[in-house]
Amino acid sequence: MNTATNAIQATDDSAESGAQQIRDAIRDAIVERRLTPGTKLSESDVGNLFNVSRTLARAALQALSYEGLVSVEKNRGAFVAYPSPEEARQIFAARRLIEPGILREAAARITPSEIQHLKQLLLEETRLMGERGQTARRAEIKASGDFHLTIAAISGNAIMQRFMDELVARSSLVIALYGQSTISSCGHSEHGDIVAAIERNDLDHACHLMVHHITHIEADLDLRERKSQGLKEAFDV
Amino acid sequence: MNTATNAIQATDDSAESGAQQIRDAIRDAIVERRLTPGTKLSESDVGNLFNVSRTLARAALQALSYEGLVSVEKNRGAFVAYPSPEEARQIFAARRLIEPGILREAAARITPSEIQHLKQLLLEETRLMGERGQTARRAEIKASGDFHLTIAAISGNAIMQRFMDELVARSSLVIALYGQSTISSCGHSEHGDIVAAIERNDLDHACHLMVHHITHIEADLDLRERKSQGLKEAFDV
DNA sequence: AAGCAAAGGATCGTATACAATTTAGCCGCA
DNA sequence: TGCGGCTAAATTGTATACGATCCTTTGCTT
Repeated sequence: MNTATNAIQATDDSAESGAQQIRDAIRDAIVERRLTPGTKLSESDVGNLFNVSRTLARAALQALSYEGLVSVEKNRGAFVAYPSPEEARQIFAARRLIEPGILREAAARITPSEIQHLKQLLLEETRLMGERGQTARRAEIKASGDFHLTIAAISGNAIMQRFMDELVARSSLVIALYGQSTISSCGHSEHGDIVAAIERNDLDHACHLMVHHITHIEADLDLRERKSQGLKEAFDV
Repeated sequence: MNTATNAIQATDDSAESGAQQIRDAIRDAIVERRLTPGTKLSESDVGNLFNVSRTLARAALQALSYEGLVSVEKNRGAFVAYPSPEEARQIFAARRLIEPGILREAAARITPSEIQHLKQLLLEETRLMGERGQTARRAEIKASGDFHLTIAAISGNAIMQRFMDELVARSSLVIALYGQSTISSCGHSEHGDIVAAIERNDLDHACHLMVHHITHIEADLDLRERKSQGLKEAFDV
């Protein structure tokens, strides 16, 4: 029983059924970086942790592998995904590709109350940035992603929303691995600028800001190949 | 044991392992429209058909549900997905959103041999269009989708490629349900035009053509709500 | 001491078994 | 005849069991 298993156990009781519940709990743990890339998720451990059989644990891990959050290696087990630099680049390329389009659709059908909702999110982000401690950090990470997901939700396209779910979650993983500045919300104010542009109905500018925002996040990464997470290299000093 | 089970059994032996193989066989059957929307896929039947246990059959169906090709209803079973008109619209909206971007990336890094490959696909499409019979129709359907998937592959972004996999497969389902003209490749020549534009390095025009191509496919659909596949409406004449 | 081989343990892959839920058929009754 | 409830069959949800594979470690040999 490794120490990582203690990091899960999020919202235990809910209305969801079986494997889905476990999947969500583990995903939250990954997105909030309580589970770090490379961590082994053995089927037995996961099952014991949630008091279910290996069958359900396996189903949950399988589901997460479809989203690219865990990688299952045949006959070896499941691990929290460890995206390569190349994968990281593709994730952000994908986001630059689709987020402007989503933003356009969202802006075209946004309602005043939804704009209010977005502003609420911004306030929440700002508040969390002021606080200290791990809990606040995790909430901040999640809030930062929620901004993009909310826009996707407003766009009204469930399929694109699902794609964004995956991309945002995987981005969190990438930032955990390759991020340099202490916090992901380096460009937090950019979120506010985007909302402002939407409100002014300046779509072209909003899209422009969005692309730059994504590029800024990627620019904060140190996408150099890290071989075997500090083995001998750690002692070569 | 319903008649639909006879429609599956594609490539039986391959190097893939377990559930994945079954998943691919069923997906092919759905994409080639040997399995029609709404068909029930009971776990036992699928298991028997492929001579595996319900465990693997279930895993395959679960996987297909993540791709939106089958819908599993709790305690009721799995069915070939029956996309609503709204879903259909979202699928094509998504394609209009992402395919131009993919096309741009693909055109930027395409090699002469890849252009040759695309032309090969066009020839194959044309040949199949000339042939008669169900087998040729199915091959044509697949070839038509392969054109879009090949471009996604050339773009070099594995994530976008996976998204396209899903969208193309689900498009086939939508066309099977709502398509009017006998064949999906109504706008076959449009594929050729796109390749020509790529070859001339006229990206803007290529993207323009792509968007119109997708719109044409959607325009061929009759996206009116069909409540419970001809129930009372069928007798209201 | 180094290298290789075999044994052991741990973990995954798949099948089978049992419990829970739904669905369909049947009988009785108004 | 038509409706309501009950029983039984079929199907899914979950757990357990067994076989296969991989990794580690032990012990032997050179």
